Amino acid sequence: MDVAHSEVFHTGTPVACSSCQARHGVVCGALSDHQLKELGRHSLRRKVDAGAEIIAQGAETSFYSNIMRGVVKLCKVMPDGRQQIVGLQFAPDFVGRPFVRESTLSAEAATDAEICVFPRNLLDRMIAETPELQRSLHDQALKELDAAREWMLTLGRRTAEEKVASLLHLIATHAEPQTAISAAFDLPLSRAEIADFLGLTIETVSRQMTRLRKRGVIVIENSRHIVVPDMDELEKISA
Amino acid sequence: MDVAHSEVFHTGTPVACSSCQARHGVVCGALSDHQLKELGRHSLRRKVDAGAEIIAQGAETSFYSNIMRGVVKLCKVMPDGRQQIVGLQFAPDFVGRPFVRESTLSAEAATDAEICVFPRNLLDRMIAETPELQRSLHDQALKELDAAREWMLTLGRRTAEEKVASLLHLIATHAEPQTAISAAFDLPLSRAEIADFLGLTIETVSRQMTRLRKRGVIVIENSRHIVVPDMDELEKISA
DNA sequence: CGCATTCTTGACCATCTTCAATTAAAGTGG
DNA sequence: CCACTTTAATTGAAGATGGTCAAGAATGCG
Repeated sequence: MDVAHSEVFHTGTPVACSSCQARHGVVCGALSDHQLKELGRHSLRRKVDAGAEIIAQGAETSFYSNIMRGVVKLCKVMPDGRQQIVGLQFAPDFVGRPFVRESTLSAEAATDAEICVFPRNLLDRMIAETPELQRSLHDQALKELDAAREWMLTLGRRTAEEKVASLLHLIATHAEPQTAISAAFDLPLSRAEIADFLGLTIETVSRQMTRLRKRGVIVIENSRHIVVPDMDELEKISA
Repeated sequence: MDVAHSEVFHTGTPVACSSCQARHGVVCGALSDHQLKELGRHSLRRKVDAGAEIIAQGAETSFYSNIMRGVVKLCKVMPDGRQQIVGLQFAPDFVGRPFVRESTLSAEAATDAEICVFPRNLLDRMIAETPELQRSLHDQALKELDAAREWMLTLGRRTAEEKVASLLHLIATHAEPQTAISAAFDLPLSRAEIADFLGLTIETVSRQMTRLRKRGVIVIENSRHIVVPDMDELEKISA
């Protein structure tokens, strides 16, 4: 057991799968009762404070996790410090990159979060033994690929205003999955993180937020809590 | 057999797998002799002119293909016409989006190309029956995901000069895989396509190319043929 | 050879960034 | 609980990067 691995495992608590939110998620939903029990024996729940790193860019991946609660951001940083968030993951998503020793990005808790951590070796073995699980993870990978490409369109071709509106729309639809006319939600990201997701600066994000507020598209109850009276309007602005 | 499907199949020629470039590629490399023969019976080789669409955004996906020769670009377009290239694929890559009826992007030949086309139903069945194949496609999906996220960093956080240098570097390393000091290659993309890949305009791409030329980083033999005397220099500029 | 398309170049302009100052919010310790 | 510090967010002014518009050069094709 290597350092990063044991570090994680010593700070968690035993796992109870039966009442788990991710019981029917990407990983656990594809396992037999027997496998679930085995995975459970080697897994631990762990609380992660907002901002804490789950896996570092360039680090060896000795474990995978399921998100139980909270939001996780996937980041890439350049040697000179420029940073780009390349994905957001929500419960009960799987976090990890199978088939590769070294992580090409870092995963960080954006909000306080809870994750269920399990050793890489064990899951890799189960993937090899369980076509159902392989298929399930393949499916999540393809969905993430679709999302990444959708975001490439946002990064490359949308204006600052459209970018901010797109992000608010993305988060709103994740927070309130029911297709309501209006939405109210907490932003899981700071202005700086939003900027890193949109390829903008903090100042531009802030200015676009106040522009949307002045136009009546959003209400900023406080910097983290947003109300969208008319989701269609927001979607129209995202283009 | 639906329209798009038959359209494709009527314009191809029978397949000979034994001497095929993709014989050990993502799809065919994972098949048994028996399966390969069956897939071969239902596949056809097809020539695709540069610019021709292989699959349209929003269209029903009734077939998949392997790239035998040439470069394929994956595009997303917005209702107002803004366009973003979200991926490049080279031989012997697999083109298609398993598990989903409708394509969220279009695939277009960037250069004259040759593809090997096979019906979706058949490959879907083989995927379900062949863990090896599932694994192989899963692996390609994860590699494309890595590439997409790497490109998100380029789109979001690099300057125009760095973007152009990054693209030249990407294409150079694909054209001349041996890690040489210098490289010479044909661009598979027009200036307009480069702009759509980098989230820039044609003019900015052109200006950055001449800047790189004046600095001696590249030699533009003609607008499509580029020589890079010092790849390290180019990589340094891509940041 | 002539027309059409692609690429390059220039001048001007808009958007977004940078730098700087101010306000608001969130911790901290007495 | 409240001053005090620290951090996050907003706002303003000036500047730079990249976009737009327009003209000209190069290339390719019938």
